[in-house]
Amino acid sequence: MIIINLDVMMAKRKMSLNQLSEKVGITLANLSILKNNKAKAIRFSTLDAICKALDCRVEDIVEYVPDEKEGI
Amino acid sequence: MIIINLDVMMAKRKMSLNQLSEKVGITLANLSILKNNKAKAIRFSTLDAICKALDCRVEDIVEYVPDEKEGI
DNA sequence: ATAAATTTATCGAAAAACAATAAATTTATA
DNA sequence: TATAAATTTATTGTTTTTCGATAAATTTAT
Repeated sequence: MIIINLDVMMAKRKMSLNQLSEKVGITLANLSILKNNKAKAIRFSTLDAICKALDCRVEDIVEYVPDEKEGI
Repeated sequence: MIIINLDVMMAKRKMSLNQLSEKVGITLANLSILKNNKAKAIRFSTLDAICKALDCRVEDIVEYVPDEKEGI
């Protein structure tokens, strides 16, 4: 499972969703969807813009969480 | 700029593109496009499958490279 | 040279981003 | 607690892009 977590970096940068959406260049509504893990894909241009806006690495905001099961 | 790099992990797992495409469940052609940074977006389901197939983290295969310029 | 692996190219279909907008909900604050 | 601000959710339409299927071209290995 892929998890998006913008909260930590947003807090660190003291940035609101509104501010972030402006910096990133996508609408508040769509950024909210992304933030709440309702999106099913992402354009690299968007991911790039987010990393840039939050001045962070990819791993600061997107994580792969293996589903527990076989081979723990 | 967002960079996809599958080579390192593929080497580590001694896995060919062909094998990976089968494990991931997308065609060889499309995986090649992704591997060579020709894709403009990615579905989380695909990213998830790749991390699973290569047993690695997101940051092992996708990286944000800030463009040098202002504020170095 | 031959085979295997990978890349590139088409085409079409399905999926999904994203904009624009508005309403609902949650959270903060005076 | 009333009000405002921030965030989430919903809807509709457009556009973009994935991805499958397939084949050809190219590169790499044997």
